[in-house]
Amino acid sequence: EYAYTSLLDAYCKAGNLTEATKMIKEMLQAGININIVTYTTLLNGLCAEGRMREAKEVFKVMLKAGVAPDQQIYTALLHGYIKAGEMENAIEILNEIKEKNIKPDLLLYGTMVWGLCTENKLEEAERVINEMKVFGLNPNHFIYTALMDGYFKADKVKEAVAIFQEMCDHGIEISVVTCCTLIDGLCKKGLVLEAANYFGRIVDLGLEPNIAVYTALMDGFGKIGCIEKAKKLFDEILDKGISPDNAAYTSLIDGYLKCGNHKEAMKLYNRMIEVGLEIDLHAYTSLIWGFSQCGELQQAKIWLDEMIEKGILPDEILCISLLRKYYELGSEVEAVELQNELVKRGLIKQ
RNA sequence: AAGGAAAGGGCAGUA
Repeated sequence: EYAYTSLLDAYCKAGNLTEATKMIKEMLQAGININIVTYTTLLNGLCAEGRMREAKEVFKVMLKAGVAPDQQIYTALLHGYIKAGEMENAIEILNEIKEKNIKPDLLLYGTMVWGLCTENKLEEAERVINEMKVFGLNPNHFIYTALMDGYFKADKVKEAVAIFQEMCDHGIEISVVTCCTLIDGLCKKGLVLEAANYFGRIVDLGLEPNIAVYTALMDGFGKIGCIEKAKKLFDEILDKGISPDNAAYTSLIDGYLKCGNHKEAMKLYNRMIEVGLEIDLHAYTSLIWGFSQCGELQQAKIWLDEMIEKGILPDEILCISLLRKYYELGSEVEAVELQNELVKRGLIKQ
């Protein structure tokens, strides 16, 4: 029974929900008890994929089976709703928790704080943190990091940095995610040199920067036009034997395209193909947007067709940007042709 | 060792 749930969890974490649901059926047929751990595992897997209707269905089935929900399954469900942006449902879950008199634990509080931060409700987040302190629960690095991220994204740099300082002063653990949040936050506000300074101090904390940390800083340099610095970081990633992922490649590609160097961007694209990365929506969008900005309309159009063929649909913003470039630089005939095509495919409105 | 929380990549027009 433990072994079944372990395997189920492995499938869910790998995003293989098809196998996971197959397993559940097997378990039922084999007469294996489905307990709250099994339900939570499956529900969490569905939430991770954004399949909230099905997640809620699992929850209802569990209630019908007479199993009482605990903090863990509520945390998973709440997190799923917040991630999916279904705030009304998230609030409903919170009310349900209150009605049932379930005392939130550290992770449930953490999810609440994170949700409020993603909604820019920082005062409320602070209030929740105070509440948990009253109940004798001390916020951990997950919670501080979520709060710091919230302050950065709300343009409150001073407050965000103060949170980091508070973490240091209070001996709260600093994780790689914390560092990434700090570095990304500073970069996004144009404080790239400060970010680079913190980056240099990561190893002093006994941490190894991962691909996300590198990408955050690399992106920062790219955005302020220091493409050589960005490239240097990229080479450092390779030297360390870390494999750059889609985000890392896309960030550097975007950096090159923003300074008009579509040749280097193309080299990176080729490299992505070579190492077997799937060009995803973000990558296509950066490439098409950047190449059209560089006046490379033919190549942009090739990628546009390619992504549509793969079933990766460009959003309206990208289509309109490309179209405008066609009208600006290309022939009128081609532009009209593209416009008709995009309308026909339902990618832009008439 | 059966389940739950934090971080990084693209943005036209319009106001």
